Amino acid sequence: MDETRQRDREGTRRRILDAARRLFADLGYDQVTMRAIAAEADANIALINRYFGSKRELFAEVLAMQGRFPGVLEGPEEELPRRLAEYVADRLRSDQGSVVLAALIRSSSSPEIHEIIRDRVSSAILEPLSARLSGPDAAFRATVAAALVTGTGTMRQLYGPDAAAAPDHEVVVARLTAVFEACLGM
Amino acid sequence: MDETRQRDREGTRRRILDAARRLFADLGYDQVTMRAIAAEADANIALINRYFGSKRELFAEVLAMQGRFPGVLEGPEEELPRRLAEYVADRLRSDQGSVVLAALIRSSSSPEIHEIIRDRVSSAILEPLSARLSGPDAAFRATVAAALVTGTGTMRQLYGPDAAAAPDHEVVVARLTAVFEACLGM
DNA sequence: GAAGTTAGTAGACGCTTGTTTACTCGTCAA
DNA sequence: TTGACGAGTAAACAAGCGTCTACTAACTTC
Repeated sequence: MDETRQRDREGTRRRILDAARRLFADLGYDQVTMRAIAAEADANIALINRYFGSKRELFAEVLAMQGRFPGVLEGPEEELPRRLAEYVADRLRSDQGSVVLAALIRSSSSPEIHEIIRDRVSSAILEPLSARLSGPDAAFRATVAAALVTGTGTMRQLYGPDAAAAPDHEVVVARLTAVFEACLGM
Repeated sequence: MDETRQRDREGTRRRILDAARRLFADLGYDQVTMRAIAAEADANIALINRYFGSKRELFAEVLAMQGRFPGVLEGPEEELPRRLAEYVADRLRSDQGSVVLAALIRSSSSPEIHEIIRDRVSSAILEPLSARLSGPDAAFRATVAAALVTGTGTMRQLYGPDAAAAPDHEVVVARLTAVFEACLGM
């Protein structure tokens, strides 16, 4: 009756990492238990700490696994507001965006990972974004734009996909583009 | 050695409520323990549930205690962006703003109080704000503005009072005013 | 002054958490 | 075939959580 489990260190490690990425993004750091990760990965709970050391270190590795702010930051500066607006508008409907952002929004109140999240937000969002901006106060303008991104995520988390009940997708994008222009423009 | 504790039902109730308000605003719902509230209020832990029923109901009463979005929403519509900008700019430096907002930002990932927070954000922020807006899509525009407010709170929580390292207070207010105008304007 | 009400207290309850230990057993080199 | 290595497992660990019960003692009422 009991299945013969295959021995696959790298495979198991990857299953745990994937399960943790999904759960952390969906629920936030301290709503996710080690047992939930183990169940989602179909692995024994003791293997998590064997391969990653601790829950905290697993979370750090999940964040480190993710790339930079996906694609949005490439391209000329004058198109940045539009791309950010489309990114946010898409995120408002389907919740399948950056894990860094999702984890940030849902985990920023857990003090034990505060430093991990802060460093990751800096290196993945704020620094590349402000590096793309010309003019004075680039860091501040990038922070305001980042606040808008995280804030829409929070509202989306509170109210679900229909958070901002706007009739038309294009209206949403146009409005958000104007807002990001006000954030980022000189 | 043991002090004779005076019997003061209403006073004790108020001490617990005040302590809970401070701690929830500072740390968020599930970082605050019943024992921490009892210690901060200098009261016995069993009295919390005697007077409020449960931690969840205490949190709800803390939110209900708070008034509406403080003062910002009064006055003519065309001055709204400026007042919101000044409110946010002040909040970015000293963290003594609305408890509703602070608790929201730090507690929105706790599913057991999700509904409480959502209802409170609707009645205290979104509804009065969108009621002040003329033109189409008032609810959506109010949501975007609310996202900016909560997002700056999140960034502030991550990076502390020096989150947005802007040289001048007036620069910050001017920038935020423009952003809120883009959010709220027709 | 006696009796009753009730604010306040101490401590335990059951449960969940992250973490660790002791063990089983599949795999592969000698 | 035998031995060692190590992936995988089950169970327990201590600590912390929200909640609840049994009790003490201060106040009110008659």
